[in-house]
Amino acid sequence: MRGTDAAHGAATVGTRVAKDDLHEAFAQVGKALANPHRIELLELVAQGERSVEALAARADISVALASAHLQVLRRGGLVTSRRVGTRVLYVLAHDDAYALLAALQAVASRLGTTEQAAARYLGAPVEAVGREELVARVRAGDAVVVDLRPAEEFAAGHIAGAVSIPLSELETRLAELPTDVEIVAYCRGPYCAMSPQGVALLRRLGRRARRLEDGYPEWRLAGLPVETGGGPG
Amino acid sequence: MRGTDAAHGAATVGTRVAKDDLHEAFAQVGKALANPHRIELLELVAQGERSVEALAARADISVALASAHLQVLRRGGLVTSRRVGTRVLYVLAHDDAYALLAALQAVASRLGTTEQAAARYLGAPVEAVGREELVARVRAGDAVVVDLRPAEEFAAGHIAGAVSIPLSELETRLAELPTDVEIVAYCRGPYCAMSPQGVALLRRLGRRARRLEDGYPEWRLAGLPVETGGGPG
DNA sequence: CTGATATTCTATAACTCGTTTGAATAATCG
DNA sequence: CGATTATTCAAACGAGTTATAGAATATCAG
Repeated sequence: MRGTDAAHGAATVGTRVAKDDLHEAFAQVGKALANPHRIELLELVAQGERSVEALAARADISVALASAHLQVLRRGGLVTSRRVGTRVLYVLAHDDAYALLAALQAVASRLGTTEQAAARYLGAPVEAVGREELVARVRAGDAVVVDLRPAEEFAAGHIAGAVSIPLSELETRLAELPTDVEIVAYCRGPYCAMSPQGVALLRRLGRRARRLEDGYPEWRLAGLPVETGGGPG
Repeated sequence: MRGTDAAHGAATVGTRVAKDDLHEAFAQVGKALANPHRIELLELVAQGERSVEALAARADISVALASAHLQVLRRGGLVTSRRVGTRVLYVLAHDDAYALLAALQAVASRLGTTEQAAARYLGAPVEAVGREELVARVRAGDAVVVDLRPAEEFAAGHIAGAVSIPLSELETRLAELPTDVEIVAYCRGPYCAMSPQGVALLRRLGRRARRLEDGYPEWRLAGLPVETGGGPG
């Protein structure tokens, strides 16, 4: 039984019908999410506006390939770009795009394959601090917030009051952190390995440390105070 | 600059690193959303549990093709299946899967191509009734709710108190609807054409009619009262 | 205008996806 | 058990995607 759905209006045989165009349009956005490099690039642009070259370096792919993938994301309405002098900067197009990524990760997290990959990448689960709790504890002078992301991402925007110590410098710059309060570390999001790794390192070095649930994009989307500053690299 | 992100642990040259596996896992779910038939099938299983044959007929594709696409959706964790006698029934795996579809549609709706396709498929925008408003008006005896979806979808689950009149039978069964209260029509969701078409038809026939915002899945997810009954076809 | 830098485009090759067809498998009914 | 029905699998083809290298374009500094 094919091509007989009278209620939807006639003309089905071989014809491209409006309903198909609509599903095609939705699938077009789905296609933007159908490649691992694009997922990674999407997470990176969610940290702030960055050039193609900077994104390619972070995702460890060639500039040409990053450019191609970013254009697919742009066609899917997930990112926008603007030219500034000689470089083209990409950002997340709007908050719905991050909500979509989060929904994707929520569904994926139920799959065994994701769970295994996450466990292997993130290491043993570390106890997390909630956002509201963190606000209260910082206000009480009871905790200090550390941003473990690369310096350019901190510069593009970070949790108000946080101090920037990229994960790679954490051990050498340990002295900058107070010893009398708990350290709360955050990074890019729930599937970023920096904060679990940073917390593990801090504990090995004898400090009290926990990670923030989620990361910077979620904090910003929750409407909590952020500081945003210097231009992108 | 490639393969030099020291903070993420070494061993990058040619090796498949854990981070890639994680992004690959997310992209796997994205791939499930990257085909128009799969989007349509996802919307259909969101109406209730249905057999492969029934879904293939609704989506106007062959049974073999529907089976293949449903298995991609299952691998992506979006639907589940169970065998009942000679047939295999598919349903939405969990509410997060519908939330993902909704997030996808929200992003897509910002694209010009989607907007055009939606306008062409749904026709001129029709004023909608909110869910809470509808609950109040039905309680006050001020409105009657009509489910325009095919009878099997109504049977699988519907808004409590709604009457089933499939769009194709609306004109001939007009007498079943009261003339003294407003008619509120609903169907599968915000991108389903049945309720706008049904409302337009009712108005042409001299009735007071509006459509419900969204459709049955959204109503159910909002925790509002539903009735669920007979087995799937 | 020229040269340098950043990004995009083009061509190409390997690979994956979508679809159709017909065969294989599973469960039911006589 | 054999026939029937529903679903899945397998092969095969065309179409689309990914990745690479190198050419083309755009902007800026001189």
